[in-house]
Amino acid sequence: MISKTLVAASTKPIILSILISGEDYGYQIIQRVKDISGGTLEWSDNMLYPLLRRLEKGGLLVGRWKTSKEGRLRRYYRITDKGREELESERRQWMSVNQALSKLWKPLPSLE
Amino acid sequence: MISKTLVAASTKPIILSILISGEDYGYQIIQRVKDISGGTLEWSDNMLYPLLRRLEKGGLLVGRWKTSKEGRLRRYYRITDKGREELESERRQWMSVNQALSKLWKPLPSLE
DNA sequence: TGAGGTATCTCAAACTGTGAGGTATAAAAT
DNA sequence: ATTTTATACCTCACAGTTTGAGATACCTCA
Repeated sequence: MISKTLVAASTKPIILSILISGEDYGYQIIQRVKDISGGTLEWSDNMLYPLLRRLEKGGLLVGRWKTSKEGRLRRYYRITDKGREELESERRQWMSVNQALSKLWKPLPSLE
Repeated sequence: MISKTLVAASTKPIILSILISGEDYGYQIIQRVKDISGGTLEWSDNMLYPLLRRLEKGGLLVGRWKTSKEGRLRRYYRITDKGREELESERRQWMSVNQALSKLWKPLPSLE
């Protein structure tokens, strides 16, 4: 179980990173995150859908309704240039904090 | 400048990690964080003081008023056993998310 | 017919940093 | 002597975000 604040901090960079590889839709993104994390990160849909809308509204993503071959209507998102810039910024920030934490954790005994 | 959500996610583990080294007080913690991060992380006091109180209320820290040699009254905090356990948990969570992000940021398909 | 997976959405409640403001002491600069 | 800067703590309204609950609808398999 990942804490609320850590989820809030990591959703945006993770979504943008996933969409770098290409267009994707909400439900599938949840699956990908679960796969990539080995099951550790389990996102809720009620967190993700409003977030995708917010990112779209902010110009980081663009979404479009598309019916798949199976006949399902889905909302596919792709990343914009602005989204790419934001990802770079998010990445820089994350690495800054991670570096600080790494320094603090270096003298601590490692986990089994 | 670090985003609000990332600040929210990292404050608790950073504070607990700093207090592993020994007792400390709010104002000094802000300085230490700035030093450790090379100036990248600049915490505001209006964020930290209520947080320290919350952590104390949650049993992760204990605080006590003490007058220093210079005659200044300060509130010193030390970590509890419960705080140590929480730090371990926070650390595990952070590393999970960091690993997921690392995968997304440094894809090495040939090694997977 | 029923169960489970797919796929999206909305809403109030709870939590937390930001920006603004306040109080007080002591050293350094003007 | 006065002002600024640094130290050291506190509170408040505001905005943003996940959570938990609930809703809708379609498809597949038994």
